[in-house]
Amino acid sequence: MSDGAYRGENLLFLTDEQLRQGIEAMFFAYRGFTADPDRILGDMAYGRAHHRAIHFINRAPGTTVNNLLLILGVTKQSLNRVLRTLIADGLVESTVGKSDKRERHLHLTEEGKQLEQTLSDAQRARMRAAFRDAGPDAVAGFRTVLEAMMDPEMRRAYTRLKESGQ
Amino acid sequence: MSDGAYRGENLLFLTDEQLRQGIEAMFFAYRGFTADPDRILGDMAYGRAHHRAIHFINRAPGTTVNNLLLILGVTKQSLNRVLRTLIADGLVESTVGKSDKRERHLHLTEEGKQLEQTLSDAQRARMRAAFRDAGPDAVAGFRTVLEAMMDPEMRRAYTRLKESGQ
DNA sequence: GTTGGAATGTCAACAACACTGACGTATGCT
DNA sequence: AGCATACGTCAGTGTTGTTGACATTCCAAC
Repeated sequence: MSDGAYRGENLLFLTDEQLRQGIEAMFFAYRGFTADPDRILGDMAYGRAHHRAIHFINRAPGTTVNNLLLILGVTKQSLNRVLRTLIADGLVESTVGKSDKRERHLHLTEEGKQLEQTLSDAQRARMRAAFRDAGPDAVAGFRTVLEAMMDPEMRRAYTRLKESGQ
Repeated sequence: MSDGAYRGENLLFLTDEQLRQGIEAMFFAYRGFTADPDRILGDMAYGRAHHRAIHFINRAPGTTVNNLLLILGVTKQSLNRVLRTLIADGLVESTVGKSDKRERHLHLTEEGKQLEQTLSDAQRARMRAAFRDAGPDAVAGFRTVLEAMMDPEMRRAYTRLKESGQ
């Protein structure tokens, strides 16, 4: 068997058409992915940025602003605006660092945890339905591809979070 | 075997922790997904919204404004702002409908096609690398899960596009 | 110990892009 | 003629990103 034939036989999933379908699948799926939390947040004065902050503070309680910055990939000024409202509204607590007083450690208050739950539940419900419909093998492939698509730095952040969870 | 044990054995991929990892994977991967085109667009006066419009006009040449609206899921005012600049800059052509003169049919000009290629190439390169690293089975799973995650209406739009391509 | 640079976080102003609401025009359909 | 559809536009608002300027704190060199 020639190399050309071999590759033709096995790399059909790398054609431009297949890649384009992957791109469009990402686009449409991400819309679904954010739709449910967005609906809930729309009723309040919050947006997607607040959701992200709440999610990762919940995931890593006591994290510093700088740490959160690296994970979210936005400027500190942008994050600060979001944090300011969350703190003012009593959803997030910011405490001065013990060893390094420049740092602020972030925690969710009870009210913050409640909102996190509400948002998480909505988002997880869709993810759960999709996972169940697709089955465990598809889910494994899903995560493999997503991981391969991340920037190396983000992949490291993702892996760190994953391992800290379990 | 009890029902509880059965489910415990087989549905471990549906635990909250697994779902949360899926959610975070989606978040980090989407950042990578848009990173390369965003970099290119940042150098011009365009943004992600222009990219999306160009992508789908290229995908379905002659599509109407209304059609594009449904696919992109934004308001006409929002789309119009983007289209106006693209038409003014000579990347998109808008022609009055033949059978229904109320409609506007959208096409990319040569210059528009060129930008589309540049953006597509960047985004496809990352997708191709991810697909190759993950392998065909993982890619199949990836697409199955994404499809299951879409809103039904978007799934229909996605399927229509997919079938029109091949 | 003082000083100067680096790190951390805050405030202010601006741009991109989404939204709602209201209105105008041309066209199609009954 | 009357109503609905397709498209464009003006005005106003909100979220979220950006850059620039600045205060505080830490640390290390002097």
